[in-house]
Amino acid sequence: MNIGDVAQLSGLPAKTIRYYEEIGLIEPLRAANGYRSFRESDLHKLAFLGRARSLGFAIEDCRTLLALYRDRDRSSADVKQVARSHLDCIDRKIEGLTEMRKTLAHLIDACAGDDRPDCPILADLATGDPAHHCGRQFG
Amino acid sequence: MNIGDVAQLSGLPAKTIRYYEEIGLIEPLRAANGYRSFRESDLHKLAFLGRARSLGFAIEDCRTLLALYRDRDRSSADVKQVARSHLDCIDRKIEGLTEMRKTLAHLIDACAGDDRPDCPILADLATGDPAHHCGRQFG
DNA sequence: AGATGGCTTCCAGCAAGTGCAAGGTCAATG
DNA sequence: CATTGACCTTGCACTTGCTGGAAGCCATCT
Repeated sequence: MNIGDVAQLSGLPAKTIRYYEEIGLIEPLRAANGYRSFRESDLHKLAFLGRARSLGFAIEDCRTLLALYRDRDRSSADVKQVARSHLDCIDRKIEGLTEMRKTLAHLIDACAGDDRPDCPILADLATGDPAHHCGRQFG
Repeated sequence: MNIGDVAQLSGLPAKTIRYYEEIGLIEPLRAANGYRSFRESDLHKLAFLGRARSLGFAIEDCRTLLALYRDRDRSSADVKQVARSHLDCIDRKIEGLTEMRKTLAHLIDACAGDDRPDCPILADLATGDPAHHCGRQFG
């Protein structure tokens, strides 16, 4: 299979596949003309990578997961550890974003959004008014 | 004020402040010895930037917001627009992360995490089993 | 033979900084 | 006066995970 074929089958852009080879995640063979020649196993790895990436695993995690996958003597605890630590990472991100979202939504709510210049959003950014840190908006 | 002072006062690393100058967000004066010389207004801008960044605004949004802040003829609608579009962006991120979190949590839950090699996490990554897309885990 | 289209390589760049190294300045001390 | 140490300067490389483009080879169709 050429790169275009595996790109289509795996759903990954050809560029990404070349990049994955460059960083050693896959090692496709080469045909006489210099083209990469992908085996079923390469395609399988790429699909694995695509799914791991879509779950947000970092490339280095993907490398670890691939290694665990190929290791018949792995313990599922090792896999679970990787996944759990990634889950923690996701939770921290969600928490941070939710905090931002809350503050921002308050500010947007308080902004008239008309043609006058007065704007609580800018006022907050300028003064660091911590009003959004407590519950009451009209105290 | 030297860069160390504004770094301390604004809470931003000196490196970041230099970077902000490099990309034209601030324009501190220079002392005879070549040191950056920050005015109150520079410090104010840096604090503004720090708060905008902490709300997750992209640098280019920060530039826009600073410009709006300095423009006494702005309309708050313009500010609100920037904020709302950023809020949308945050919401999309939260949604994506929450989706990931859900799938990952299911997989982690299903994984024994012992010293045996059998692992639903790897199985899912390998086969793309869409079991986590429906509600039942044991059907 | 020429025109696509696919493949190859390498180089550059994105966001938003961070880290390091080599060197200039300043204030205080021996 | 020399030196130490803290602070400042610049520039370059590196980060993550690709993505885009240029220049050129290869394969196929007409």
